[in-house]
Amino acid sequence: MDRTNRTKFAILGVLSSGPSSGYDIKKFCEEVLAYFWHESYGQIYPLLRSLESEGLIRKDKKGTAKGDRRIPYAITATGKKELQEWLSKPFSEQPPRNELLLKVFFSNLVGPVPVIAQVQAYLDAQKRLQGALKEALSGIEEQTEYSEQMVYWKMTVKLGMRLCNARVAWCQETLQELEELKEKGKSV
Amino acid sequence: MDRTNRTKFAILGVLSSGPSSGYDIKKFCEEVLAYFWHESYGQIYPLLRSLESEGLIRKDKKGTAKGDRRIPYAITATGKKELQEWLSKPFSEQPPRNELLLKVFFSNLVGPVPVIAQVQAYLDAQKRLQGALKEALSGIEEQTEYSEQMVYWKMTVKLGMRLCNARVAWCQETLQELEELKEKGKSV
DNA sequence: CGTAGCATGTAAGTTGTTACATGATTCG
DNA sequence: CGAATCATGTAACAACTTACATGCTACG
Repeated sequence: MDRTNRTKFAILGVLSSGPSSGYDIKKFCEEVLAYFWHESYGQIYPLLRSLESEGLIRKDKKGTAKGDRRIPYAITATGKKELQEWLSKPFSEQPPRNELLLKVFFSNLVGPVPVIAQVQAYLDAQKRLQGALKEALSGIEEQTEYSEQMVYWKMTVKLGMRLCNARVAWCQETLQELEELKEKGKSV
Repeated sequence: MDRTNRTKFAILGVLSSGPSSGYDIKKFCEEVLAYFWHESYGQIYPLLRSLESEGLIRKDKKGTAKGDRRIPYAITATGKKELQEWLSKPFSEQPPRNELLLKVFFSNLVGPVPVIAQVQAYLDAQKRLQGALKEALSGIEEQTEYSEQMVYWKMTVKLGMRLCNARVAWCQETLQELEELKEKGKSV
């Protein structure tokens, strides 16, 4: 399955559009990539060190205003080359692990009531995500000047939206079915 | 995020509908749950041992025809109870890690050509999955006698299909856009 | 001044993959 | 018999989370 160091390339990718600190990389993940990527500090900080010692990134002194404790890193030419190589290689999917569906699958052991709550919670979360993605998309479209980066960003948002819409529709359909099951169970 | 031993409950879940060996559990994951769950032998076999020593499952001697080296395990009353408790607790999503989207996001560093190949490969895989899910659904619907288990199973297949359809549509849309980008790049 | 949040970092523990080993059986 | 496949299992490693530690600064 080849799960070699995807974090490494996530960091290189973020740095490819400008110097950034560990803290800011994390923020970028949470604010921009959240619907398809995630990193934790425990991954980021140790990797920044090893990427530096590999010569793929280096500390970037410029632009550190006093009172700012952040340590910005910049990508090196070698780092960029390695990132480009990775981008050109076929990707590998992570093995699926959908805990909600696992619970749905075995729900005949507890009946529809517990799972209703979970699908409802999932629906709420997906609706919030829907709103966030809509905002992200209009944010991108408001940009006046064209950049290729934005085109690719938009593509990722669009898959996010399609998946999100699919999940919302499924939740609504499924909640109805579950309610029917619940009623049927009562009358027996 | 609470990622406590999801494998444990996947195993208990499979055993809840009848005794099964490690090998068969793996097979069940690959043949039935594949579109939303995955386990490896390295997880299954050690866990079977520890679940047995916890008293949640036990070896089941019945039905072992000679020449069959499989070791079937059956769920115990305690095991079933713990499974039911888990099913009633809220689920937690695994942090997202979509490598394809990560590559798409940073593709301005290499241009559209490499990513076209990957989206195309993804499209092919999703189309195969679409076919498999369609078959699974009609397999379920062919069943003459009603069982609650089947209703829940069907629900999981339906989400699988919705997500799969969304991905296929996105791939087609995106491939077109990428081809346009490629042409534009040539003419510059 | 003291509390809250910023920013970096580390250690311990868990989870999961991969690759390999083993022996048994089936089948040409 | 020899090769392939079945079935169980383990060891080594890599990935990842979590909780904690630290010191600094902003701000009421």
